[in-house]
This record gives sequence, C-alpha cells and structure tokens, in this order.
Amino acid sequence: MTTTEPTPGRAATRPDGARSRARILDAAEQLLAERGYAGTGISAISRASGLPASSIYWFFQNKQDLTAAVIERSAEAWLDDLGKADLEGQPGSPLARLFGFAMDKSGATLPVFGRLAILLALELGDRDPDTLERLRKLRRRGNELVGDALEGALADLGPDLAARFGKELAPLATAFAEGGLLVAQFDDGVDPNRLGEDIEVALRAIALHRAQQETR
Amino acid sequence: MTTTEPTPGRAATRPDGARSRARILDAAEQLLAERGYAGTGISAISRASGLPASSIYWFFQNKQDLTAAVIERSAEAWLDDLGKADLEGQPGSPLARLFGFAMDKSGATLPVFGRLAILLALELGDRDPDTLERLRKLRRRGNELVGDALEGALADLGPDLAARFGKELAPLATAFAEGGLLVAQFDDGVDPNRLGEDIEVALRAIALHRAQQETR
DNA sequence: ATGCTAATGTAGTGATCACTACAGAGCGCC
DNA sequence: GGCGCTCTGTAGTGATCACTACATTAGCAT
Repeated sequence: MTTTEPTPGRAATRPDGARSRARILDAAEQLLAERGYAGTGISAISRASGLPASSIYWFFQNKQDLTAAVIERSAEAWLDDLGKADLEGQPGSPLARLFGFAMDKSGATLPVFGRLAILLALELGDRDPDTLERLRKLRRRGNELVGDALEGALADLGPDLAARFGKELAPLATAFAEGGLLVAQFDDGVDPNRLGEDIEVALRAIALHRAQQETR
Repeated sequence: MTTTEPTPGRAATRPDGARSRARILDAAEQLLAERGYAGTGISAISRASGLPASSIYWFFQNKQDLTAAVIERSAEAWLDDLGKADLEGQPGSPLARLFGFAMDKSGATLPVFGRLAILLALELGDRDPDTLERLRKLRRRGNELVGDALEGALADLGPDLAARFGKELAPLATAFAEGGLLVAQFDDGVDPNRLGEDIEVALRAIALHRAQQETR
C-alpha cells in the first residue's frame, strides 16, 4: 500500500532524455518551492519546462512520484553544500560558515530544500505520511552535518560537552536557522546577515545553561 | 486595483446567520491551516461547515475575501491570548508564560494563526501582496506584545538595555519560537516543552553579546 | 398575517485539474 | 538503410475548480 509502482516511471537513457528529465525537475522544484503542492499544476510544470505533459508522465509515474524525485534531488544538493562547508578551511567559526552555505546564493533566503521541506510538511502533513517520512529522513542527515559543525563551535566547552551538545542541539540549531530565515523573508526586524552569529551565541548559551542545570 | 468590492459580501444580520458565518470561518480556518490556500476547495469548506456554497458566497465575496476574514479572526484570537498572558500574574518568567499561551492548547504545536501565517506567506508569497501585507501588519502587533514580555525577561540587564533589546529582539524571539514549534511537529530532537526556556536563555545571551560588541 | 429580505437549496457555468491513449518523430544500433 | 525504442505532440478523459443564476425557505417587523 505504501510502495508505489504501477507504471514504473522510466529513467532517461538517451542524453536529450536526461536533459529533458532535468528540465522537468528544475521547473517542478522551482514551482513546488514557490507555490506548494496543490498550487503547482502539471500544466504549469509543462509550460515552465517547455515539455509536454506526456513527457512528464514518461519520466514520472504521477505527480507524487515527481514530487518525491524533486525532494530527493534538492536534498542531495543541500547536503552536498553542507558537507563542503563543513570541510573547507574558510574563515569564521564552523557554524557561521555553515550558515553562509546554507543560505541561498541569491541572497538571504532559505535554501530551496528548506523551503520545500517546510512548505510540503505543512501543506501535506499527516495526509501524506510517505512524503513526510522521506523529509524526516533527509533532514536527519542534514542535522548530522550541522551537529558536526556545532560540535566544533562548542569546542571551548570541552570535548565531552561539545560532542554531546553538538548532537543534542543540532535540530534546535536548524530550527532556529529555518525560523529566522523564514521570518526574515516577510518580516523586517530579523536581520538574516546576523543570524549565523546570533544562533551561535544562542546555542552556546543554551548548552551552558543545560550543563549547569544538571550539575546542580 | 488593490481594493476589492464587486459584490460587497454581506455581514450577518440574523442570529442564525451569524452562527452560519462563524461555522464557515471555523471550517475554513481549520482547512486553510491544514492544507493551505490552493489545497482548500470551496466545496470542502462547504462540506466541513455543513452549509452550501451559496451561503459561503452570501457572506463572502470570493475565496480571497474569505481567507482574509479567516486571517483577521484567527489573529484576533492570537493577539487576545498574547495580551492575557502578558498581564496575568502567573508563575514563571514573562517569556515562558507567553510561550505557554502561544502554544496551542491541544499540545505543543504552533497556534493556528502562526501556522496560517507561515503557510500562506510561503505559498502565496509575492503573488498576493495584499495578503502578505495583512499578515505583516498583524505579526507586527504580535511582536509588540512579545517585545513587552521580552523586556520583562531582560530586566536584569538594566532598564535601558531591557527596553531596547526587548523591542529589537522581539521578531527574532518569535522567529525562534515559530521555527522551533514548526520543526518539532515533524522532527524529533526538538523538545517543544523546553523551547520557552531555551529561547529565553538564547535571547538573553544574544542581547548581552550585542551590548558587549558595541561598548568595545 | 403579510410583506420583506436574509439565508439556503439546486443546478449549472466554463476553466482547469491529474492523467491517458495513441500516433508520430527522431535517435541509436546493426 | 532500415529496425526498434525512446521520447514528444495532439487530443481527449472524467473530476473538480471557483463562482453564478435563480427559485425557495424561513425569520423578523409591522
């Protein structure tokens, strides 16, 4: 019931086929992140990609399947960025570097996958548990990367505490980042350029606070 | 062009009319907060409210008008709650009390207006500037209330700093709260019950950090 | 009780929805 | 050069979309 496979949804074999598939994914990604699932029609994706609906249904079983592919691909890109940011020897603290990469290149907005994840999770909710679970799993992988960077940022608390709170607080860190970037888009009063620094300060304080609470 | 008034959208004059209007708003509010704008059909609202579509169009001009009314009403309820929480002499710090009220009674979820605002802002975006502006204005009123509570929570920094950072950081506080509650709904690892405390610690640290940065 | 109109019921408008059937184009391989 | 399969173009499916026209019911005032 949860597995899906009526008309397999072919993979591209010829080079122009692969290009078409990518164009469809591009168009669908942009539209889904911008207007949500229900607000994005197949005809709109067809128009934006320049390919007929029959091509869309050649590569993908149905709208859900296409959406799943979009999610997967945009998450891949996001995780790649996070991974790169975590490694390269760049200036700034690990967390600040991470937020530099996490923010969209075009400005101080949520990365596409973040928008997609929040919008789809809100809109589909419990009515599409498959998609929800897919998003959960991908976010968890992101949180692991954030956790590594956070551990680095908390190094001055000592290795034990840093390791523990890096893992423990990673979801909170992404939550704050997403909330901040989200709100910054339609609410002046949140400065996205200070967010990285703010969040780092915030998490260090929270870690210290939790540590103190326990020793007492 | 921005003003809307083709078929005025009557107000209820008879008591049963008022009840019907409220039922329509109830159903629309729940569905909109759950499935978004595009995902909520008039027929679904009709079904959920038990009233025919013609009644919906008796009270409201069109779907946009109905949505605007839903936003306005749910914001009113939200601001009421925030106001009450700010005044009553209850235990806990002002901010923690605020989050107690801000969270939905049914559990640790975003209040309906918060969900509505984020979902609609994400989904409609720049394509519906009227709605966006309406949301902005209501959120600003909420931020004022949060600012007052935050000022109380930062009282130990001295009256000047408390007043300044209460106002300055209020949008960030709501952003963190919204991000946290949002993520907590589909991501374990964020404990909504600790959020109030976490955010208070976070904001105090951020305020101190900013103050220190300036005096140096 | 009668008249007025607020509110509901019924039926339908054209447009768009996701999706399909199927023929034709054009590339890849022998 | 010809065959086969991938991909595209055209056309149309029934269902649902927001919304309307209009007749009918039912509450209120006099």
